Amino acid sequence: MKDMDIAEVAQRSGLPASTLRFYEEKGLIASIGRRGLRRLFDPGVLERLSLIAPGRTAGFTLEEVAGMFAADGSLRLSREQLSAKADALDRTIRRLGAMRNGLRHAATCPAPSHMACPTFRRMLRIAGATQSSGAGRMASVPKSTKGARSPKKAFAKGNR
Amino acid sequence: MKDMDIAEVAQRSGLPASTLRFYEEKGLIASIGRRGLRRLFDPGVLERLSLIAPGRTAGFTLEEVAGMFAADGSLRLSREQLSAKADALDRTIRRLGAMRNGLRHAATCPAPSHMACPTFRRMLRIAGATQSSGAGRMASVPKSTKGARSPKKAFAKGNR
DNA sequence: CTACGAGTTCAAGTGAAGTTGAGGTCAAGC
DNA sequence: GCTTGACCTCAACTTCACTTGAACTCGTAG
Repeated sequence: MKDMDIAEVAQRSGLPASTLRFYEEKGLIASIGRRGLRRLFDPGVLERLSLIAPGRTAGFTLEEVAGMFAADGSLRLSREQLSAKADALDRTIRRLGAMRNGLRHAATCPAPSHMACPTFRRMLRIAGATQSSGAGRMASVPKSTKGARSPKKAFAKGNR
Repeated sequence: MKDMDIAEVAQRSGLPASTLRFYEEKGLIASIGRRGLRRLFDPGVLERLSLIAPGRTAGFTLEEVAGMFAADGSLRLSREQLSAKADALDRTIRRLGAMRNGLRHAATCPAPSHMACPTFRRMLRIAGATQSSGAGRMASVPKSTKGARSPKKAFAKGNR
């Protein structure tokens, strides 16, 4: 397989070209050269890209993910780091599991209100224990998945 | 128990006053009145606050959480909504479980590089299947307790 | 040669969830 | 009567992960 241009990488990875450029800027991927202006990517970039989403799912920022790659492109993660991440993930899983059970229960619970149900309340207690090391967002359902965007709106304020 | 001022709510809920004001602005909580300038809160606000963090953990935005409260402050969630959320949570849990296993394995795997390990690669395949309902950030290592993202997945097209 | 389309740069915008800061108000204490 | 400290408002700033837009450059087709 030979070098790919950005469109091909986009197509194979499912990521928009803008994201690929952004990732390159952030040091997450690198183009192997240029043909004219155009970036050329080694097919290996696909493997690298395949590591980024999971990294994010596991709770790393892009910057952290970038730090996991060694200069040669290999993954640079110690056993301790892997274990620590697995442990963190495990705690999250347990918490989410308790929530799922609570929700499941509430869906069939005869209590007059959810708050009147001890199971539901127990779930809240567990879910609320989001303090120590794994508070977080699980990206909500993509409801308005990029449908109509407002064309342009005057000026905006606060930003850099 | 009588009305509480913002400092007391902050203290009991563990949330900074700025967050409580922000939540009020967003319609997530309401103060029961004022004494002079100062907000007075009903103790019931604590219960309400106790629902917000779990809601976010379960993948709702603040706006969505706000929509779950009925006018009287009770929870307004249908069985279907609860079940759907439980299902979504379940999918997320499974995905995270696979990742945890992959990480756990990689931590003890004798393969020369993580990418050379089939178990690790399998984990990536699963973790990467982050499209429909639960892609997300799980707040990374507690560098500073803040920040949460909600990525908007650009739908993948010609992936293969 | 000109047009086209796909690529490029760089700056600015977006949205979520808050935080921070300046300047203002008020009740209580000295 | 003045200061203090807790609270107030409102706007601006922050972080993260991208996206969008304008203006530009190529290589290729006609």
